[in-house]
Amino acid sequence: MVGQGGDLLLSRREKLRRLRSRGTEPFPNTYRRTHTIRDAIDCFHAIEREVGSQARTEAVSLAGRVVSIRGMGRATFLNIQDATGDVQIHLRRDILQDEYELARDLDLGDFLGARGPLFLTRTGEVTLEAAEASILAKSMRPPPEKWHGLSDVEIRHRQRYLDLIASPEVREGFRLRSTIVGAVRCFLEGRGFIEVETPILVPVAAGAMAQPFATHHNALDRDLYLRIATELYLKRLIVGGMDKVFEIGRVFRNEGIDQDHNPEFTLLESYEAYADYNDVMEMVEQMVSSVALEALGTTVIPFGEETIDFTPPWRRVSLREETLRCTGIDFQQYPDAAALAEAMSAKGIHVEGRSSRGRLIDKLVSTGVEPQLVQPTFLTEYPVEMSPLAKQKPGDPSLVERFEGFAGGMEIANAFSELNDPDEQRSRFMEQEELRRTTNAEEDTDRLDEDFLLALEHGMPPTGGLGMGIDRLVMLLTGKPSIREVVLFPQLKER
RNA sequence: GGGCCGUUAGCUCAGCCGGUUAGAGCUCCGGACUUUUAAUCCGGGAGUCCAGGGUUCGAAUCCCUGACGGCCCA
Repeated sequence: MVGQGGDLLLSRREKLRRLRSRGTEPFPNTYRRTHTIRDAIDCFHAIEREVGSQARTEAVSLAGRVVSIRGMGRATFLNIQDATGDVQIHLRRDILQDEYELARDLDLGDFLGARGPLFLTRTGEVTLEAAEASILAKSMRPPPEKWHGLSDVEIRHRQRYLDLIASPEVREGFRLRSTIVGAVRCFLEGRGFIEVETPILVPVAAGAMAQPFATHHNALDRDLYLRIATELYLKRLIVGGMDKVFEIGRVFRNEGIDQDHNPEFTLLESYEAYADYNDVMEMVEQMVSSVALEALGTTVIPFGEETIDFTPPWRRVSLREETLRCTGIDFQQYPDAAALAEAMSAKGIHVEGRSSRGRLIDKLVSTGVEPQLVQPTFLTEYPVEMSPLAKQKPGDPSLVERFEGFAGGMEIANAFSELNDPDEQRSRFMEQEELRRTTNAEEDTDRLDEDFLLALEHGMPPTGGLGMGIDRLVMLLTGKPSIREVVLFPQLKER
């Protein structure tokens, strides 16, 4: 007998068989709906405003997933859900006649199409009175529990579709992500930037300090890498005379996974000729606040226990000054790595052996400063040894014209006046290559890209460049504490 | 990399100072019911207790190892 033997799936198989035996196709090729659920309900309310609670619409055809069923014998109430909302359907044996048999073979999770007028039940719910109803697709497995929803975080991430079915908040979160990305694109296009696409498979993984994923092209018999940044290709386009370019694309970094790191993530990079890092700073605060306004209607956003105010202008402070304030260490006082490491150890900050000075400052900032930067803040004037692609400050070659933007205790933006002197760029790359040889293996360094240097030798105008983590921006704007909540399919260990 | 917590029915969970046949709600199956909506009422099913090893007369329960997940720290 169906339902016995511990197999809930069997009853669905049996219903599938019954549907077919009555000549009903459980997976028809198409169904034409006349309205989305939201549009149909809006349509009903428009009529209701004129004629009151006795309103009835013309027949509409709606389609969606069955999310609840209440069988009453010769009548059945159920709700279907589409991307715009959900609506109740009333199936009546006296109206549907033989077609009412379908009610018996419907399960939660099935897709149903129904045609009929909308009316108001005596409990005041907008309801479609079905004159026709047909199954559009059978679901062979039960959906998540209806009352508690899906709370197993692992299933939420591994089977995101179940998470989306079960949780309107999750659906709304990813809809917001799309709005945010669209608003970023719109903002940049409005400023005259054009969107481009550059290679993901690259011969040299340069443009950032990170480990790449390696792969191999068989026909060319050549090792290739997944890009870790789009920077050097976008600068080639600046050389080529495309004065304002941006790319929103996936980059790949072969490193650990945690609350705000996924091995593949979405990075915005933009480059603007005849601009410098101060212009970019102004653009970032304008962009984030206008995107927040467009997506959320406000620039003041709750994040965990805090409220973040993205209204420009954001606080600006030099990296040196803020690091001194937060950690008590003035890194300018320690021109060599060993002395800085000692000072950091004295403050209880664990340091790896043989780290470079740049790496140590990065560590000092990420552990001692970054977590404290809840309100939007630009840290400016970075040491040259941790910024191989940025232009030095006139009058102080130990610093570069660079800033990073922080909010909610996370880095969200990184920008500089781009280094465009090919000889200087070559020697900076050489320093990075040297660092890789002399420091511990965990230290990430940039890589020399000969083909990029060739481009620079052809001349690149003064340029302001920006990198911004889109996932983290979405986390901030949607109040999500983990990158896994804003990436549809986050990387997980193999089961 | 370290620490803590978790993994039991399709889902959400209880049970865990060892003890006979592992429970509840929702889901599922059968029945009643034509305005219900966590529908209701009656009846009935449903398990590799994460995996492997160990202790014991006896293990979901205690011990060890591992897998996966979560949180915290580095």
